[in-house]
Amino acid sequence: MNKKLENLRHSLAHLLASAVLKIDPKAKLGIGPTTDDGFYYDFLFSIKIDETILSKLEEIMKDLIKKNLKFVGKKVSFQEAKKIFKGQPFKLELLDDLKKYGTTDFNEIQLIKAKKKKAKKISKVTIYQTADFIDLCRGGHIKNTKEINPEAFKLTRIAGAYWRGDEKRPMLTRIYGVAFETQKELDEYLQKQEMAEKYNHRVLGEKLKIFMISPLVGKGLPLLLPKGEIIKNILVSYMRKKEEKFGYQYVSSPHLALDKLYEKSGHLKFYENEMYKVLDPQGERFFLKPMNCPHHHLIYQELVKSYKDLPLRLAEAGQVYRVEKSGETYGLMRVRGPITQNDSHIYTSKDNLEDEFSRVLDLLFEVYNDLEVIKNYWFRLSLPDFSGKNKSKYGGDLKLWQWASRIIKKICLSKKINLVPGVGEAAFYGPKLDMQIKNIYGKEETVATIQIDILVPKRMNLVYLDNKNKNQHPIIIHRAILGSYERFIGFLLEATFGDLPLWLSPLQGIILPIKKDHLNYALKILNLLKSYGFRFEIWMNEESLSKRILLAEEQKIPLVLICGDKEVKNKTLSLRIRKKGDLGEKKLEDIISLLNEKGNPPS
RNA sequence: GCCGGGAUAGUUCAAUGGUAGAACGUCUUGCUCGUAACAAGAAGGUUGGGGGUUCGAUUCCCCCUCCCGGCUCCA
Repeated sequence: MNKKLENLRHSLAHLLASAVLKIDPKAKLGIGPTTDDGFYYDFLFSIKIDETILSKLEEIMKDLIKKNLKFVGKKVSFQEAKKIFKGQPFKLELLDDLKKYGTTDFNEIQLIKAKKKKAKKISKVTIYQTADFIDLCRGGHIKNTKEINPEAFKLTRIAGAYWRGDEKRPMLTRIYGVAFETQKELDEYLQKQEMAEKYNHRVLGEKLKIFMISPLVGKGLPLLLPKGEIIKNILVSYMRKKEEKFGYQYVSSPHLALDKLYEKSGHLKFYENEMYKVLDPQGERFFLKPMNCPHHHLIYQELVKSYKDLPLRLAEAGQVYRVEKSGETYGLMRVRGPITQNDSHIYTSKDNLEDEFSRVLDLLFEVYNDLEVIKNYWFRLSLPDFSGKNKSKYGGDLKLWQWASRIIKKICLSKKINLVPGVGEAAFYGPKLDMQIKNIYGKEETVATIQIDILVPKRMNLVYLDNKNKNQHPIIIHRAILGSYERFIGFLLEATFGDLPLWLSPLQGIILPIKKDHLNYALKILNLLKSYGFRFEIWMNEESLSKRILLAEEQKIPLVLICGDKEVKNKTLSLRIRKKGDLGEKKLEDIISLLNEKGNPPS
């Protein structure tokens, strides 16, 4: 975001707060930062509000803008500031933090508390005034409201948000707005949102009969319909073939395991409340497996004795279950289970880690190259935050962490991969490289992950004998190239607006006999195509040809093969390709060669 | 879980303090069709569930369930 736009959005946040105080003078103000597409401001209202307040606030903000108000910054002492913000408890809390720590940033404050960082001494704070409204603010504003185009912003929604993101603190009401420099940009943004409403994977999933969710099964527990299962199956076997080519061995592990396993692996300590318990009538306590790692580690112990057995690359389309709060499930993206992971654990010596990590990236690029439709991804280097509120999460010694992070950085440098750092995003056992994309709403999601584990081998006592007959712990790479298959279907649907590539289409095409007389010919074609393994159906119902074509369009079916008198006589088919339209009569061989080229999974 | 908004036919949506209507879909019948909607007819609703106010509630109020947008979390 450029500075000008940032200043514009930040200034709008001030105007929003100012407008809120005009409607509810007793409202308490939280903070009002900018976002990727606009801004928000958190309030504790003294009156009951609903969505109708948005248009009222917009009107007031527009009036303020038209008054050509100046944004005036000023430095004041803490004493003065406290007087100004009397009656605004959240602002006073921020002032206290500024005085004590020189910052309001939660993570930084934790650092200072842990004495990892020195507090900045500041004697004065900046405040910004616009007409009669004053806000505590480090700055970054336009000079005058006349720089704002009143038609290029919009208040979009009301939501709850905890003060400072802490669920133990009061919940404030957050008002979101979007803002741009021009009205055209705003219109484009709103249009994009409309598209997202229409083409998000839940809507497409229902329309194209990919999956369903039943309240009787439960929230976050989607059922794949026949078409969804076909897509999943294609992806699973495609990945298996690729992975076997890269030297992986597939295994299979049960959905339950005894509590002892997770005690030993260390997961129980951190994630007990995020695992489903299963109680055996005989008194044993199981958990539905929330990850495949410990199971694979046991297989390692069975198979590996010496350095000569390394690397061991175990893979599994393992199905896991994770506790999600009821309000947090989302279509196929965020589920309780089954999450069918494209999971693998690579056990390697320290010396070979770089090599193995690099091979995982080769596989990743090969796969996403084949997939074509998932573009615009970037990589995040997820590092620990040894000073933040979760610092106790990260185990092992610092030097190993640094060593592992260095290896990721080095490989990425050699492969010309740009890294965006993500401090505090690491796993408890090591740093990771995450591949990120934006979903259709523009929200960031992790689609693939490659993680280095420097901790669990020691904890689970995984060993091998090196060439000096000495016991060593291996390093583990945990990796998921497609993440979870179910979620990946969601990403695919959104990335393609439902028009999946031919090889991933559950129904690749339909055959339309014009009259009943042509059904026999259609059946012959169908059997032929099926013998090649392609997925076709005959649609011979009472509907007119145009109607059947319309239905095929609605279902986003890639190929339509039409046969009437002409085609039967010439032993041809009329081909219609989605988005290309009628291509006229084609020889059967041409259609089969088209399918051979694009209708099979890339190998 | 928390904050806000919702729930009307299978679907998308309309209407109303006096007991509900359209389109598409479904079914039946007729039509044998050449590249994005063949015609006619019929069925289909305890207006999410429960309670309250009222002569009367689908409409107003309360509780519950579920859905949506956020917050939080995501090994």
